[in-house]
Formats: sequence, C-alpha cells, structure tokens
Amino acid sequence: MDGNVPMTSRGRRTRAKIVDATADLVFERGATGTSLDDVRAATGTSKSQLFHYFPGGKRELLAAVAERQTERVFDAQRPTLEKLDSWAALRRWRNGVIALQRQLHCAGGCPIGSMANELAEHDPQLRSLLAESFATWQSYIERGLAAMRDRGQLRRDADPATLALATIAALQGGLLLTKTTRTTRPIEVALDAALAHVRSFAASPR
Amino acid sequence: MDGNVPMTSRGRRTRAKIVDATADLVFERGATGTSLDDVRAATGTSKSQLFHYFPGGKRELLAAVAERQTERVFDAQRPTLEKLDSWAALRRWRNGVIALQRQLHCAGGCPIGSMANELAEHDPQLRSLLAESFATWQSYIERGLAAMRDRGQLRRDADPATLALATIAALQGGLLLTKTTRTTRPIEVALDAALAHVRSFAASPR
DNA sequence: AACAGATTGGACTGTCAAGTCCAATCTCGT
DNA sequence: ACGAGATTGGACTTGACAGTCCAATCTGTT
Repeated sequence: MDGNVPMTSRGRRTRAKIVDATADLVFERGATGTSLDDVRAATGTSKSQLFHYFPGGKRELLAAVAERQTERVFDAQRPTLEKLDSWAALRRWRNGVIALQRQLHCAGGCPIGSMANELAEHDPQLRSLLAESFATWQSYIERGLAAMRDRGQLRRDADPATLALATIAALQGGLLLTKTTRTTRPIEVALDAALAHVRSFAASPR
Repeated sequence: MDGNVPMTSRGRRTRAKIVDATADLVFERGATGTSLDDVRAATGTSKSQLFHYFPGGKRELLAAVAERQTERVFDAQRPTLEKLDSWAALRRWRNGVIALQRQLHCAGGCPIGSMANELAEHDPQLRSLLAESFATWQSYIERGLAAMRDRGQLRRDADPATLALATIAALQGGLLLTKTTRTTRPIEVALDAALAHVRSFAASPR
C-alpha cells in the first residue's frame, strides 16, 4: 500500500511537496479532475518522480492525499477538536466552521467528504480509508461529549457516540448543500439543528 | 440550453433511452466515470445520435440527466412526499429511505447529492440546476410540516422551511456516510436525530 | 410515390492522460 | 574521493475520450 519510502531528506521533501500540492488540486478540482500532468506542473517535478514515490500511480497518490487531507483537517482543528467538551466550545466550533465556509465563498465543501463521495464507489481501499477518517472525527466529538456527560452536563442516557455521528452527518450534509447553493444558510441550519439535538440531552435545561 | 428537440416519436424514444441509460450509468460510476462510449454501448446508439440530441455534448447530456434523476427521485417518492404531514408519515418516510439503502447494499448514496458533490465546483449551470432540485425537495417537506403546524401538531414558532432544510442536510450527510462506511447506521442515526429535532417542536409532548 | 427533413451508422481527428523507460545527476556512507 | 543506490529529467508508447463529418436510411406529409 505504501509506496517507495524516500531514503534521503531531499526525497522526503519532494514526496511531501507532491502530496501537498496534489491535495490542493484535488480540493479545487476533484480527484478525477486532476491529472498527473497537473501535479507535475504544480510541483515542478517529473513523471519519473511521481512513479518513483508512488509506484501504484494515481491510486496510490490519491490514497496518500486522503491521509494528508485528513491530517490537515485535524491539524487545523486540533485545538478546537480536542477541547470540544463544553457548550461554549461547541458554539465556537459551529461558528468556526461557518466562518471558514464564508471565507471560502461556500466553495469546496469538506475535503474529506468530497473525496469520499467521488471515490467511495470505485476504489474500495480509498473508501475504507475515508471511512476511517470519519470514524476518527466522530471519536473526537464523542470524547468531548463523553466528558460533558461525566461532568454532569449531559444526561446519563445520552449516547456520545450516536450524538457524535449525527453531528458529523449534519455537518457533511450542510456542507454539501452549502457548496451546491453557494449560501451559508444550509450549514448554519444543519449545525444549529445538530447542536439543538445535543442540547436536548442537557442535564439542566438551557 | 435545451438541445435538439426530437421531432418524431422515434426520435423521442431514442432521446429518452439515452437519458435514462446515462442516468443509470452516472448513478453507478459517477459523471466523470461515464464516457460517451459507455453511453453508446449501453444504448446501442451512435455518436452522431448523441450529438444530434445533445449538441452541447457531455455537459448538456449531464444537465438532462440531472433533471431526469430529480424527476425519478420525486416520482418514486411522490406518494410519500406529498403526504409527509403526520408523525406516522415521517416515520414511514424514514423507514423507506433506510430500507432502500439496505436493498442497495449501502451503495450509491443519493443520486442528486452525488452529482452535486461531483459537479458543483466545475459547472455553474449544473450547480444551480441541482440547487433547484434541493429547493424543490425542501419545499415538499416544508409543505408537510406547515400542514402539521396549521393542524396544531407543531408549535406556532416552529419554522417549517428551516426544519425541512435541516432534515435534508441530515439526509444527505447520512447517505454520504452510509455510502462511505457501507453501513446503514449513519443514515439511521442522522434521520432519527433530524426527526427528533422536528419532534422537539411538537405541540404536545410525544 | 416522392420529397424534405429527421434520424442513424460509424469512420476519423485531435487531445489529453496514464504509465514506461533509460540515461543523467545527486547524496550519503565509508 | 568514490561507489552504490537514490533521485531526477524528459522522451516515448499506448489507450481512452470528446467531438466532427458525411453518406445512408427512415418518417411523416403532400
């Protein structure tokens, strides 16, 4: 699955450059919309380099991109995502997502969701890789909600895993509609509904 | 935008055959994953026919497919969708969606959502066409919820349009996750959460 | 029947993309 | 410094795809 691991620091730089640039291109134009020549042009590399580091060709490169894209999303949100354990934090998270969409002019949607939608049907390996990403994401949210429950902010019968899954679904659907309508309203409404649902499990009425 | 309108019944049959078969192919393999030669093979038609009925080439064919796909979704759900105005009807709708996913082995997701995700970024016309589809869909649900409110089943401060939008977002996100994980759980959880949110606006507690 | 226009078959072109190959150059350990 | 192996440049092959073109056939009308 993993291709040629670069042996020298120069090789590592090149490989990383390729993956990063491809991730950008895939976010902008989609996976099938980006050719290896596009990648070549964007990175100033040659065909042989692409196949040297990714002997499996485009499939393998896309797998690396999926992992990188996941890493990026989590890196960007880590401070938020790791402390998603209070009502204020949830609201901040909601606002952050919406602000980002506004900044992107509602384009692009979720990098992970888009790749999943595009590739799930025709590449089983990528599909399960992306399913894994979603699971990780869910577990971040779940952890925060579990902390809130342990702290007595959520009722004991609230199920953090289920609530987290519902929240991610709302997020993904909201992003898809926002991307399609070029309006922030869907993501706002979707997240508000999801958070209201979570709040309906609050220990004390809010 | 509309291509050559067929003049004879033979022409209409051919054009319809092309659109229907393409819709199937696009659902299975995605829009960029279906070539005009695939369409040719599936329909037993020739290149000249494709361009005779769709002078704009693939773009125009895809636009026709998007409209057809929307029509299909609504046709299949019309009886349900037009009477989505009671708690029982909402539950039946939920169960129907889930049963369909199970039957499809969790593959494919929503035909409209998938096309939107794939094409929104690189074809503005298609994007707004699909946004229109979502809006129509939303209005069906909205109408049912408004009826429930008028009938006194929903509180007066419940906003049918917003609730409908949140529901569609949950549906789309749930379908995406179901398609990615190959499990019905995401769509179940997403729809349950959406309906619980709607129920939280019930006039009398349920 | 005969004509006009609709419809059809399928060969052909040009472009682009994936993937192969090999020779040249660089890097690192010794 | 120097050799082995890593890295790189870029030409080349092969195939797929969108789109063009024109001659042949069919259909509805008079």
